[in-house]
Amino acid sequence: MDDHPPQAAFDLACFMPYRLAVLADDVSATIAQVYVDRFDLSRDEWRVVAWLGSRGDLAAKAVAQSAGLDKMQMSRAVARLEKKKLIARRADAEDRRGHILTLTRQGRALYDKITPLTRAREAYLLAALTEEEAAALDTIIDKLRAQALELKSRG
Amino acid sequence: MDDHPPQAAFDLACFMPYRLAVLADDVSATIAQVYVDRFDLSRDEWRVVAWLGSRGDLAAKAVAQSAGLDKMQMSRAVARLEKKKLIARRADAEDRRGHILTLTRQGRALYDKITPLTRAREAYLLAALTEEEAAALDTIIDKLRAQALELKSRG
DNA sequence: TATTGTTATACTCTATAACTATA
DNA sequence: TATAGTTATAGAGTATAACAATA
Repeated sequence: MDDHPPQAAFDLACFMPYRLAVLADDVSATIAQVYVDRFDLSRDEWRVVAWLGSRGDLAAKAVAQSAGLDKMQMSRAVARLEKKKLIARRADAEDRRGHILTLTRQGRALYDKITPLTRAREAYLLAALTEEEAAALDTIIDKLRAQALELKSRG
Repeated sequence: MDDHPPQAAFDLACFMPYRLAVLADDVSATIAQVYVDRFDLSRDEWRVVAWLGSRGDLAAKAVAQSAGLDKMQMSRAVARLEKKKLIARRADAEDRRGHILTLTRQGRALYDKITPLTRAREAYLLAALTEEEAAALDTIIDKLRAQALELKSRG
């Protein structure tokens, strides 16, 4: 007979990494409703558009690093965005292996339509928190992320 | 000429949903290093083992709901875990459409090996925070998640 | 030799739906 | 009719590596 004792009382529902993953999924879904459902961009495509929109023309490699995309994800997002005529690329004069990416007029217009909507959603989400909690969240994210990167790199 | 003005100054690096997604990815990766790299379980498989380990024998449907898996993810995770002889299932006497899942001795042994390691990692991550911040994080997660679910359901 | 970027391939996930057996 | 679970299938995403062009 097995009476499966709850010996350690380990419970996913109270496990911070699990809670954080579930939260991030739900929060991301609210933002993805904007760029996926209304504007037909994938997450990777939206990240590329967002970085170009806020920072101006950038080398493909720089965008990939900022947006957390590997070179294949980047290559495919760029190909799709080019086909949709949302970005253009030109050779990088300083390193002819690379490309400089620019938003086209259409890409810029799309960025200008999307950002106010995502911002409004962020504001709505943050309205659930007190000012102190919102400020604490910023600090907490930075601290936890640094610790996670440190732990991850150690294996 | 385009001087791509940072008109709106929208910046992913300061966008809470993006910051949260990146954080959750990095935190999840530190936990996945344990169950994927060392014990060859997928995320879904690990969630099923974790719920059975902490709560004992459960109906497949109950596990799916708790673990946030849909019926197909659940069906596949169960099939893989059964093939690995980590869980067993028997007919549910009360509803013969369903199954009751149990950890095998091997499954229980695996659970007992994994949980202390994931707990230790969680503790290490939380050690980056003050006690107040750790407590605030719990509240913040609950509040933000409720708000996100509300927003998501409205579209 | 190393790096940027593309292509190929296989594998995994996801989403949808059809299907079964029970209820 | 509705539910638990399986199977089928197509599309998307992921990982690995081979490859071309440039450094």
